[in-house]
Amino acid sequence: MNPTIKDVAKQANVSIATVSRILNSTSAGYSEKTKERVQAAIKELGYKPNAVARGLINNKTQTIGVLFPDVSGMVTSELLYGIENVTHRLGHSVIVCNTSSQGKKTLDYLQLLSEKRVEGILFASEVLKDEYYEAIEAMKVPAVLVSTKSQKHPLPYVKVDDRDASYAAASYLIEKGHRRIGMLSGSPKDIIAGLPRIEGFQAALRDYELLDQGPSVFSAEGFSYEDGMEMFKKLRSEAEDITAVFAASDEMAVGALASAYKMNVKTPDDISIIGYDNIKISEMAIPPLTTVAQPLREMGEKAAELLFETLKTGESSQNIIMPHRIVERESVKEL
Amino acid sequence: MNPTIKDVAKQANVSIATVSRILNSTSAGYSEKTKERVQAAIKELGYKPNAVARGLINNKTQTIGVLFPDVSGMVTSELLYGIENVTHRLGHSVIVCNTSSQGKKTLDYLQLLSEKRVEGILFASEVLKDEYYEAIEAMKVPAVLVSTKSQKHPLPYVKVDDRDASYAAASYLIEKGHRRIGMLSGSPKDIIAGLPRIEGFQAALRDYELLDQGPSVFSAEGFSYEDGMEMFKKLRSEAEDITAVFAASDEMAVGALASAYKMNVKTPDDISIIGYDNIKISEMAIPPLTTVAQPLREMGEKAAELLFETLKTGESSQNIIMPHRIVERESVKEL
DNA sequence: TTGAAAGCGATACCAA
DNA sequence: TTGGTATCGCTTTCAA
Repeated sequence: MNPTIKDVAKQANVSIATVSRILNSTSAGYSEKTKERVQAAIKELGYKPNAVARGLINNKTQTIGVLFPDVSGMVTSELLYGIENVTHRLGHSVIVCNTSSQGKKTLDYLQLLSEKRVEGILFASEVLKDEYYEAIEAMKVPAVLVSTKSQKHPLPYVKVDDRDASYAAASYLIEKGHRRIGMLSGSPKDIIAGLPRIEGFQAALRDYELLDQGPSVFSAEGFSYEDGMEMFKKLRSEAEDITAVFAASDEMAVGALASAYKMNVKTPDDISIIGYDNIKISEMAIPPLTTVAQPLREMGEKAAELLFETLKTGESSQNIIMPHRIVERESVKEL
Repeated sequence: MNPTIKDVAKQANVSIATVSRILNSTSAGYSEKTKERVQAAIKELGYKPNAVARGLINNKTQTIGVLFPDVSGMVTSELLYGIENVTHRLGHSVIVCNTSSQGKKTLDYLQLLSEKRVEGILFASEVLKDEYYEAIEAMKVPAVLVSTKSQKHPLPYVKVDDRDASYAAASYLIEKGHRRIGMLSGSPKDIIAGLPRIEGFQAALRDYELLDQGPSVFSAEGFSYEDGMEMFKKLRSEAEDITAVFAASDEMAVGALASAYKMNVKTPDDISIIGYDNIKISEMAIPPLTTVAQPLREMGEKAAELLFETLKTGESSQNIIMPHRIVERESVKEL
């Protein structure tokens, strides 16, 4: 068994109360001499305070729970990096949960986290269903959304403005001289990352009076590489005159790149492509991908900071719109 | 405050002992009738058992700690996926730690995990220094290494045989008719992923009597995309007659691909490239990358299973060498 | 400056 | 089938 505070007390010939005071450097309450004696005992026994017991009495576990739809995703990893970073800096730990976008699993996790008495919840990259919100509410701990938001439920969120970012992507293409522009999008039924990006894209076309030149939005189910390949093929067969493409994720963009390569259409000479996210693969693509960057790590950090602030002050925080920016690489050509 | 077992007991007009029995479905000890009454009370109050209190008395926290050098790495994410998967299936949680390969941070984390009384440790993708081992030993919980190993310390590990896998990569190239083969490696000082891969590569060349045809191993500090680009350039300038390259990681291989593209040398027509890992980018590369696959998710799963087995049986487990296999895509040409 | 003791929310033993 | 109670390892009054 691990030594307990009792063992330390015995070893140092003091009461456990005194040991506790020294452990927590409670303002005074002991002499320098006993402090040294106790510390010697601690070292000698290799004593480590039991955080579980502390948690029970303080009602503080110093840990938060984070829910992701896919922990192996490239966007996820970057968010997690940022989250873990500030969480650790603030002396807390993070429990990761992989929901696989399944309602049951998500609810299970929430129940688990609740029993484990985590002090807060970070919910990432997915639609917040009513049941999730209710479960979180029932936990009576603060929660913040990352890379997602909820119209209906008043949880603070940290994200980029998808509509604005997409508008920027389309505008960028237009300003580079492109007039016939297509989009590879996620599902318009996806209210978080699907529809808003489509709307932003179309708003730009409208503002530049470039709508009505034929079909321009090609929607897949998701945002994967395969989705990108497939939709790009479709785009080429249904609207061959398109000179520039906005893909709603970098993975899709890379899929489009591959698809183009196979069809022997050159990027960016025959077709320009701009992505969305700025994950690692975008620099590694051939050619390196111009993309709308989300500051993913910072988003993770900010979300964690927000959560801890709420934890500390008790007052719930505001939403944060993080800045997007266009990272110019080599996949878009000026016309 | 959350309702406690006391509240439930009061509400159902029974003792807390009875509530506890029902919660844990302890064999009998209560009638069907009281059971229903208690469950009704639980539902009504929205009672959730406090895992912290349980942990204190059982000395079981149902959580493990996992240490990674970089949680945002692509290999890491896959390992984590596997780990999280079985950990959750077995009713436990995982606390992720990002050590940044720093000794101090690692030791800090170990101390933290120890105080939190995690039931086990998974240590991934990095050299196990003596101090780490000692800290883990002091925790008196089982630990297993993933994608790394230790000669010196008797911790079970789960990994691919790097030497064999590299031997296979080189052999594959040779059997495709290549005679002048180069390698882009990590540091030979890296005893885990550096040297063994170099040795496996050279062993294959030796067995096929292909050594002594000039310089063939180009070692970088790490395994990154940039390392791959740089070393490939060096390789081309110092050994232009090389027709096939083995890169010690997929990221390096993709860097080589990019570098080749820039130099206008075609893959696989002018030069063949084989990678190592089989992470997602290898399918997305242009051309899709032939590579030596490590079963990363399975490795994570296996490591977690091993850990929990040790936890259950108490007897420490054996090492597991996971099978590597060559995934043929389009970056290697038969000569 | 120090110690005794109550209590955090459960589990499990011993009686009834 | 039930309930009372000691206990897990710690923090925190309250007295001394």
